[in-house]
Amino acid sequence: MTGVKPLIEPQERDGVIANPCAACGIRDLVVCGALDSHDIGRLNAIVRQVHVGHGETLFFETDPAANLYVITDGCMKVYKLLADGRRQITGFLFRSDFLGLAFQDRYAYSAEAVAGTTLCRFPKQKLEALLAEFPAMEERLLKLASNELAAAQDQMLLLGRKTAGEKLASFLLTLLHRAALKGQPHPEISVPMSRADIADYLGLTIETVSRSFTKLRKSGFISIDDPKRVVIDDPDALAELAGIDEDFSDDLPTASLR
Amino acid sequence: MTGVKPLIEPQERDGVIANPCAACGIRDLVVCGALDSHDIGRLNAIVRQVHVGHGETLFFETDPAANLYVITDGCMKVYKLLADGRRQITGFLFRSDFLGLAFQDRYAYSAEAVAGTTLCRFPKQKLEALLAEFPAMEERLLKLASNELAAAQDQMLLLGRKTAGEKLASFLLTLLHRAALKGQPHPEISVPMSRADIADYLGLTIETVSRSFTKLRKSGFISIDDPKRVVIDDPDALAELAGIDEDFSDDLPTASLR
DNA sequence: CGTGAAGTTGAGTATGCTCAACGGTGGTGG
DNA sequence: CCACCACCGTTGAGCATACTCAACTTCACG
Repeated sequence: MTGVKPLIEPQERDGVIANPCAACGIRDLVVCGALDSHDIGRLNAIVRQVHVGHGETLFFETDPAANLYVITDGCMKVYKLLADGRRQITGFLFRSDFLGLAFQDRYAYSAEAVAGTTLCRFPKQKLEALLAEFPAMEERLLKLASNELAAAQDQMLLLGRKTAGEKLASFLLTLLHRAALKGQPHPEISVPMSRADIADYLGLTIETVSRSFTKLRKSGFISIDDPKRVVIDDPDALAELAGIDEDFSDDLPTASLR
Repeated sequence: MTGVKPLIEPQERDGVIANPCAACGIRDLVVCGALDSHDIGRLNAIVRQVHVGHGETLFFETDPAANLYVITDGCMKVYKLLADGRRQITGFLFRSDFLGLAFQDRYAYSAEAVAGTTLCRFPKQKLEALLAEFPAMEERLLKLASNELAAAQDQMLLLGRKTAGEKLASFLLTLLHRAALKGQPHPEISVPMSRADIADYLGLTIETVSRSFTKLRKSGFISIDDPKRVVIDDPDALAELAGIDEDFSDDLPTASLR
């Protein structure tokens, strides 16, 4: 549906930076944090910064898995398709999330930008060489992957066993949780994805998502002016509805939204 | 629902073996394969073999994640529960599968034996020390985890977007695929889990699973005498129904059933 | 100011769920 | 040895949740 993407090249954006990785604001959050200030240059040598515009595709499910990415800003969705076009979004990814992990030779899913997104691109082969050299990075990656796995299991519980209302409540709480982790002001959350995307993420139709939003609103749990901004008025009621499975208490490095 | 399990101790079962890991038949398939015959003794020093009987629980979702397990024989199910008892089985695990990967301090799911199951138990702390010492093991684990992740995404597609018939067809094909990988005679597959387990795995009710079996049978795709043994008469038709998403062509080290 | 995309709402429908009954099988105990 | 019972799986009838189809509003963008 969406075409090829323009790749904006690395340093050229805001002038040449000597060692961008060293200055990276999210470095502690991801694989990069496993390297100290001395070794970080090695990573720096293989990264390129890329940009995908709203609605553009970073890679398709069938593409050779040539790169691993870390999001520095924006929002991506990853999804799988059935032959007749039915779509399941398996995750929304934000700043500091990684994507493209595939130790098969092809990606297991397609990746498309929900909003303009900037990513660090690591060539798979070169990164694997670095992983072999710096086991601390590999360990970090394993932990991240294991968090992803836990999040995937939460999502299976949601898809297989929750009602429409419970699904939407869980989704909003996860968004709230993630926003909180990143230090955003509480009550209002940004919902950058369309109702269609939410539907394909929750295993529902657009209409059911819309109706569920309305129901939550009429129950006084949330308020909506702009569909892309939702105010969480009653997080406790929402948690009750969601089934309280959202690990809403502890401050894990949740790989939540996938 | 199920109580505590009896742990049958290691070598005592068939006499003392000097170095069981070295002689292990599935060693190549799992993390253990990353160590050569010299280093395998290190693993051997921390393993214990445990056994869980049919219907017994190995660990619960809330337990501290003290161990990682590899199945040497049998079948386990792992599941998550909602407060009101609704259950989602997130995977069935067989010989050579691992479970208990959780780099949080608690398991993300409960694990119960579908049939009598024997496992190798690795204490998490000791294993992590070994992982640090032998990066090849960590690499192996990362690849396995990344395969799990791909399988989890397949399952999300199934749960969110497939119909009852498609779900069951996909499930049977995955069982067939796994049996084929382990060199079992083709047409008839073993289905050790109950209809209730299948329902909780596919996000359906028992009745719908049963009706879907009947429909597949009446369509001539499968034959059933014993509910625990299913003959796949028309794998192609089944694949067509399933959506042909099952990576049924290539011989990946599929971490399929979860 | 026209057009199209996105979201909401309504009416009717269908897929899968609930409730219920029944048959087969395996384990237990009289 | 066989009667009994519990469990599992199957089938039927009715129902509800979420889907389909459709109309309408709003808003962004020419």
